[in-house]
Amino acid sequence: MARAERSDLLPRLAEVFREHGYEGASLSLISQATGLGKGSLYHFFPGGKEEMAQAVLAEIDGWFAAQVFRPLREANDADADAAVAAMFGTVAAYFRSGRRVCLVGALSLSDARDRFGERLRAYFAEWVVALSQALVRAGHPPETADALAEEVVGGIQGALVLARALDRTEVFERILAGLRDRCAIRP
Amino acid sequence: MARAERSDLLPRLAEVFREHGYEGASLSLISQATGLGKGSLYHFFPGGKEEMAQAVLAEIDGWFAAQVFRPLREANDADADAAVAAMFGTVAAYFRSGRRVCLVGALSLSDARDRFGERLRAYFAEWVVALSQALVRAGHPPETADALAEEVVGGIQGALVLARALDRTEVFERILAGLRDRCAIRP
DNA sequence: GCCTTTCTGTACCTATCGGTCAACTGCGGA
DNA sequence: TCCGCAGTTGACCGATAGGTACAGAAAGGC
Repeated sequence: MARAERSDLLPRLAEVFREHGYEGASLSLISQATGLGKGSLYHFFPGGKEEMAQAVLAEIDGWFAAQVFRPLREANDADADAAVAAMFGTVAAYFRSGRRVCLVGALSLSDARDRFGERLRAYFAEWVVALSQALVRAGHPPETADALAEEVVGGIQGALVLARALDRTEVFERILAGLRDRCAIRP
Repeated sequence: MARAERSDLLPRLAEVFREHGYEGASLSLISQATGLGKGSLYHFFPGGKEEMAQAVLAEIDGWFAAQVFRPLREANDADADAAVAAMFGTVAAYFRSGRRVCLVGALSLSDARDRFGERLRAYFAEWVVALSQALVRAGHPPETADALAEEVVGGIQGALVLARALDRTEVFERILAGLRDRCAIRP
């Protein structure tokens, strides 16, 4: 690989962590996936594996903030329901219809949770808040919006678990469709 | 520890795998948690870590078969809705209101999924089928029961992810309460 | 052309990994 | 009493883990 940029590395790093988890992502796997020797990796990430994972989580967070959370927050009353509906499309594409693991969710279940606790917490918390506010703007009763938002965000994570365990992507699609329906305002 | 029995070991083994994942559950951790040296462990599980994990998964499967799947299957039309409601209580107790990870779900997200694929698949498939049938017997339309069952089983897994990431057990309780409501037959 | 900074590959470090093994302990039956 | 064997221990194995050191290659300013 020609001179690498730290930002070019992050997607490949992310994929290694997604596929092997934090413990399982050995430096030799990372080295192989990025085409960089340890020397280069430690040049970009002096803090080693932990700093790599932190950088990956930060990038994921940034992506979701821009592509998912912000559209939800910025939607006005007129198009909030459209923004919520769009979220399901964005998320389904991001997770490749359930073939791709959510790194944040996977880390939350692993013992790396303690290491990255605040990051994981913030990601889900921000998602739930942004969705809940959009739901209210779309016409949902404020007193049930929080619970519905939690149910949806959790439901997406569960759909990933189930679709991956059953090895059936249509399960992911079907659950997301159900969640989308429950977010729609019935006349 | 006095002479150990293989069956006494399984709960301790399960807890180690739950807390550290398959990769993270090193033999030294397992040795510490069980109070047994490596020799003893290999006496009971000649296949090593993989056989330990398989045995743990088999026991979990057996527990769910007896405590969750069978009650759902054996309920007749009159008490199917009660059996479904009871399932939520059993599950909430088992997962300690979200404080305890679902090993099957966690492994499904990790790269150990390939190693235990069939076991993980079978666990969730059996759960979904048993719940779906009970829902039909409770009065749900057969054409939507499968989807609802998938949504519930996935929702439980997602509730575990979310509650653990947010470190708030009430999120788990609230999501389960919501799922229970959606399983209830409305008059 | 140089010289400095940035990047890269690799040899090497210690610790730990999963797993093996021979020796030992203690009990139950002949 | 002594044998056989299930159960146990901890030293040991090669492999690999994460991380460090350092020498050299490529780029950029001058």
